[in-house]
Amino acid sequence: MSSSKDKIPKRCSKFDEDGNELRRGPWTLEEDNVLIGHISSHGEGQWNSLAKSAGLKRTGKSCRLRWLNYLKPDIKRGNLSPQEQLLILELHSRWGNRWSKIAEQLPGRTDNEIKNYWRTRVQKQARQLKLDCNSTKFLEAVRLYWMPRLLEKMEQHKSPSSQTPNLAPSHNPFLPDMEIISTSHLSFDGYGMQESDCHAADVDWFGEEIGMTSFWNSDELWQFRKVDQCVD
DNA sequence: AAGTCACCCAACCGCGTCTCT
DNA sequence: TAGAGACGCGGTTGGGTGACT
Repeated sequence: MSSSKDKIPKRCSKFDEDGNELRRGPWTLEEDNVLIGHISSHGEGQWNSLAKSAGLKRTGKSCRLRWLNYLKPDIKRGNLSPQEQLLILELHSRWGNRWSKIAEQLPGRTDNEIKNYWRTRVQKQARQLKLDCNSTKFLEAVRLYWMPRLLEKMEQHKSPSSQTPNLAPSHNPFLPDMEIISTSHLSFDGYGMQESDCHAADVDWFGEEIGMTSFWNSDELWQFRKVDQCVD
C-alpha cells in the first residue's frame, strides 16, 4: 500500500475557505503518521478542526474517512470469512443497503468494505443471472443455495482459533434467522434438488478456489432456474 | 514482452441528519 | 425556531494490479 500512497495524487487541486490548497487522492505514509499521531494525543472527532490543527492539507471528511476505513487500530484486514459473508447476506436481506448498520454487527469491518464486497461479489452474481440483486428471485437463490453453502463451509473450517463474528447465541440477536438459514438445506431438498446436482464441490463462492472466476456458471444458473420454477 | 481487460478497493462526492447557537 | 456547520451514510469513481491474449 505504501508504494502507491507515496505517489503524488493526480486529482489534487481544491482549496479550503481560507484559500489553502487541499490535497486529494491517495494518502501518503507521512500523512497517515501525522493523523495517527494527532488522534492518539488529541482523540478523534471535530474532523475539520482536527485536520487544520494537525497541519494536514485535507478536508475533515477525508481525515475521518481515512481514519475510520483504514487507520483505526481495530480494523480487520483481509478476506471476509464465510461467517462474515453469511452475516452480511442475512443482514442485507433484513436491512438492505444500510451498510453502516450491517458493519456494526461485524467487528473490525467497515461499511465501505462491506459495501465493496456487496457490489463486487454479490452484485456480480446477480448481473450474471440477469437479475436485480434486490429481486425476490435473487434473494431466494442466495437463501437456498449460497447461504447453505456458507454454513457448510463454516462447518468444514471450524477451529478453536477461527474468528467468529456475532454469531454466538449470547451475542447474536438474529439467531432465530440463522437457524432458519441452516434449515434451508431442507428447503433445498424440498425443491427436489440434491446438492450434487449443483456441482457444489467445485464451486467457488468467494473467488478462492479452482479455476472458476464465478460461482454462477451456466450449470449452476440452470440449477437455479430449476429452483426458481419451483418457487414460482 | 507488451498490450488489453476486468476486478478490487481506497477515496471522493452529494445529500440528509444532527447539533449547536 | 431557524440557520449554519459538522457529521455520517450511501453511491460512484478512478487508479493499481493481476490475469489473459
